[in-house]
Amino acid sequence: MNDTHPTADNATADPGLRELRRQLDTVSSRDFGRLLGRWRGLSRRADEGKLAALRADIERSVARRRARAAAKPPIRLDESLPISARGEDIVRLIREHQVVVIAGETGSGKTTQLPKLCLAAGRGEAGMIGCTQPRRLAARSVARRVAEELGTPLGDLVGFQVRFNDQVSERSLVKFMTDGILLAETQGDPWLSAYDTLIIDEAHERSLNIDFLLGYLKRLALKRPGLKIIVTSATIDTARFAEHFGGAPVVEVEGRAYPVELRWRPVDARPRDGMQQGSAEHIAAVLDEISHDDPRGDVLVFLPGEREIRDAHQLLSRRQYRETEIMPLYARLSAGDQDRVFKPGVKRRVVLATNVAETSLTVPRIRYVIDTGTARVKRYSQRSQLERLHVEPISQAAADQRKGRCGRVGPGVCYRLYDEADFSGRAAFTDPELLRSSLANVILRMLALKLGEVDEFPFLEAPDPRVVADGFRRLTEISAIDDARKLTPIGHTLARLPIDVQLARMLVEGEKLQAMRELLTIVSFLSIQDPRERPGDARQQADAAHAAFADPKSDFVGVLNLWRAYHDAHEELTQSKLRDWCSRHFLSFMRMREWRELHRQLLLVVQELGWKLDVSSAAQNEAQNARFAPPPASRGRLGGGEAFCDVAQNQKRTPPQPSPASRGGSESGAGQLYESVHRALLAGLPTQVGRKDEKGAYLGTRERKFQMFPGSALAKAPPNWVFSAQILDVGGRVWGMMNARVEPLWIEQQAAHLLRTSCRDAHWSKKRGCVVAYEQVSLFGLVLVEKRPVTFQQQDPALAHAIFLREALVRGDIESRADFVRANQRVLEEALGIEAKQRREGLIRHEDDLVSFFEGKLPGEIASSRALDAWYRKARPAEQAALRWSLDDVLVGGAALDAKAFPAALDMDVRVPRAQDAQERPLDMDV
DNA sequence: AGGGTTTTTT
Repeated sequence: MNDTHPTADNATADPGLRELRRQLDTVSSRDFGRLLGRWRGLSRRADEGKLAALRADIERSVARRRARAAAKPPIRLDESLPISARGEDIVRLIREHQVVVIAGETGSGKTTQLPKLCLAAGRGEAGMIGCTQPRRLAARSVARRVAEELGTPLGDLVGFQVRFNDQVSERSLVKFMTDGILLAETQGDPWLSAYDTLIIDEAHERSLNIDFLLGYLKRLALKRPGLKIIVTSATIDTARFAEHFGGAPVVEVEGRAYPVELRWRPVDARPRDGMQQGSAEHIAAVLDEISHDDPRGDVLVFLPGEREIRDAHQLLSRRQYRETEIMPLYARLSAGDQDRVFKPGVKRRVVLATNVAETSLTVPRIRYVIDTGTARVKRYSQRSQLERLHVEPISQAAADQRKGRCGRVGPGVCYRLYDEADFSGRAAFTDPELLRSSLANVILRMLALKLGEVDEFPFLEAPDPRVVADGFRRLTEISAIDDARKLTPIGHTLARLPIDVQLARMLVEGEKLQAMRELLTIVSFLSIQDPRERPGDARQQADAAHAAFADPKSDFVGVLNLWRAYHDAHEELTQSKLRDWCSRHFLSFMRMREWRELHRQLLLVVQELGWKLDVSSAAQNEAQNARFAPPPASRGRLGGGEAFCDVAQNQKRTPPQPSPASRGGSESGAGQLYESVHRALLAGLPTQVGRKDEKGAYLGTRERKFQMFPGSALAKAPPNWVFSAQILDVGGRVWGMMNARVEPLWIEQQAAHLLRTSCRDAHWSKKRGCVVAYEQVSLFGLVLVEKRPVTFQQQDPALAHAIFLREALVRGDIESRADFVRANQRVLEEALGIEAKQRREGLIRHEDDLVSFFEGKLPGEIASSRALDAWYRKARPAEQAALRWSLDDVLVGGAALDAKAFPAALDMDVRVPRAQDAQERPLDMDV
């Protein structure tokens, strides 16, 4: 059975063609689409030669599929696992339905046995059985186990693929992978044609990847009737998955867990003054109770984070429980310390853990769970456009998952440090990640895959339209999409880079600014988990070790320093020496390797894109040797004075680009490189900037306030202007985590498309010979430039001309070669003399009248001395003469000879726009 | 003056 496209059954009269169409249903899924296309073409227009070729290709594909079927090993289920009892039902349901939901707790055996049941149901022949896992470690270890059970070497009939590691062969019937890999494959093969069956495991975790995949698969299922989909989940919320796929059957398989007794232990049940619910004291009190009943059973305590773990660790250690080890467990813990948890000794153990122990890691031998009922949860706040990391009460589902962690070796007891009413008031399920995240990445991927309107995509739960709009806005901010919300060339490039869009955007800019090498290093660092370790008993040593690489101006330069040192160590040292090197510098060996591998992966993509690392190999050598110089204190316009020459360029709203000076070599080369690197960073996160206020806090865009994170190398001497790669609200305090000193000019240049500019105080400048104004430039409320002189001509030519007439020509405040200007002033002086002699005020005409004298006598675009001179030189004598004042022109009637000639005109209020108007009315120019 | 949950990607 294979995919049959709805429009494919236009029956042809030709029996040969019809027979060939039937055969198409028995080809390999990978070839089906292409072969069907060729068949369609031939059924429209016959061609004997092509028909023969198609027949041959179809036969080859059918043969490949037969070979796969023949290679199937005998299938034996592990009868000790609960799922095996339901094997026949499951096989039948897979045969009869396109989508099946399997609900089973840990220990049910679903992950390892389901692929085998699929094989038994005839799957894996047309294409592979693809099994996804949320974590790389799980994908690999489950693959190993299933390969073993099927008696095949790993990578042969059973393979796996995770990032950096691909062990799948042509012969593979079953492929384990992370859900991220499957999602990534949609880009190269939208039909996912390598598979005839997909198993999405642990769907209840509802990660971004899983939610996106489930939406994608819902649509794909309609287009590929031959594709089978199995969704597995813990026994929670299975109805939602079944409903999502139009009423798929649900099979419930019991787990193999032991019963767990629940005991509620809120603070008020054990009155003690000042004891906070879930605090270290509270935990200690419950641990006392456990120890009293059973001093031997291992205990797993769930806490929200490292700090709480540290506090509890201190308090519990002081209490000196008999024959007991207290040990922390969290993701940032060094590999060695984590390993200790998995090798229990003779002593009783109390493991203080974060959420890692909820899903990612399984702590062995646990008999008791103490659940504080809280966790730190990351949420993207669309309103403040900020990531928040706050302690929140966990959902009922998460609490039950924690409870289950003590029922694996025998009956367990779970102590909840809250009461039942609290529990029943909680959310049933943890919010899916999709509803807690910025959607820029999801939307970019949807655009790249041409999935149509975001609000029509069949998500299990649709995201808030405001968050969708925010995602689009973020993509606009980095120029990934245009006004029509279509991908720009930049956007297409971002979609090809397997990292966060904003980080990918930095790479794109790094290429443009010729700082690819540095950006690859920084961006890959920002994509991995921080490799720096800070063990509780050696925090100062660790800080000192890390400080060796730090740069006082930029944490990113610090990253480059670290990379260089690590790179050298990697070249010179053996594997085990490198391990030593890492631990000496308090660096996680694994994560450093991850960094290197991601760097290499990005390097390959970048080479595919045809990007060059450097301008030339010469520049490359110099750049490598160049030390990073601090940004120059003042450059160009920032220095004032000669700055003015840049102004004209600024009018076009394209701030000056950096000089094309080579990046390497000289001192200025290093400064140039610093600038290029940080401007590239700004391009990815153009709004993550701030200016220091009097109190040392930073004022950022959108009225956002943040503080320099104390762990940043810049914390000792915070610069005036800062770029921060991550601004995080941690329990109400907002920190800029990784920072660098930048120039406001760089921000202006990289955020040119987001700026708001207003012009004020337009006036004539004799010195510069043109009309100027003061420009204020701001980025979402953050003023980047307070008061910068700019030529006013382009802003408002008519107003500039009017100001020119009044302030330059009428007042004579201009240096010009045009002789009429000085002549006019002499006339004016003469008139003033007459006024003085007659001792009468108001003999001289109102300035407005003098201005209107000039109106229409010279071209309206003239607003500078240069323009005036150029025109005047070529003007006809009559035109020149018309600009000269006589006493009549300057004096009120009666004072001059022919009073009758213009009586009334004198009193008329001829108004022209006046300079003050410009002062009163700033010109808003949205860009 | 002062410190962070977890996972994943062509």
